[in-house]
Amino acid sequence: MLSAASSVAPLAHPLPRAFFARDARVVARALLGCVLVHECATGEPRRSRIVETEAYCGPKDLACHARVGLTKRTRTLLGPEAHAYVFLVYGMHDCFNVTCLAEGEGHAVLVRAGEPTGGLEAGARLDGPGRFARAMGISRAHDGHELTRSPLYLLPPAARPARVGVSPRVGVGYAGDWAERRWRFFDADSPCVSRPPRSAIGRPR
DNA sequence: CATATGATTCCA
DNA sequence: GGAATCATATGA
Repeated sequence: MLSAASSVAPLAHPLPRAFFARDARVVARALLGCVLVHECATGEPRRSRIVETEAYCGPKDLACHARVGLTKRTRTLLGPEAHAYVFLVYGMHDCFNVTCLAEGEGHAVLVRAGEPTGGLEAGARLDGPGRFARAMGISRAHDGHELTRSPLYLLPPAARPARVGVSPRVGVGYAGDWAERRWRFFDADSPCVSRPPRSAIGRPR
């Protein structure tokens, strides 16, 4: 027995940087079932199984923050892949995103919901991007963190979703035709998804 | 400098 | 249905 190695629990290898070096739509789907781990300063690591994501695809995508070009806010989004892009929305909620593809592309995946799998209070709710980030202890302080290493990283899926739902993204009605793209993905059998599936696109007149 | 606006959540 | 609440982006 390797006593030296056993003093530190061997963790599964985090998802490699190459995992994120793909189009956000591919990564968004691939992230379903993956486990996000946050090794907080105190307590056991917080873990959750990702069950809902959205893809944002660069400057051409009018729903994507990259549409405004390189600013202080979009610096991480337009930076290299495999980094945490965390921003404040509506003046009160932090949203956790994963940068994708490559530096300068502005691709990212928003994590919208998860199932608690460890280190979280019983009954913790991780449905909705604001709640997810808050429950996981993620804030703008994590913006720019490389996600391939401690304290915040992703693990391969223990259980991939049996059925993947697809729908338009939430809250991006201002983006015109881009709002109709079905770039939201979720585990159709998870009770922790932030809102019920929609087969039709809501079109307020 | 002033102001409009959200990748939301909670309450009435 | 509407408020809460503020960094960012944009225009004067």
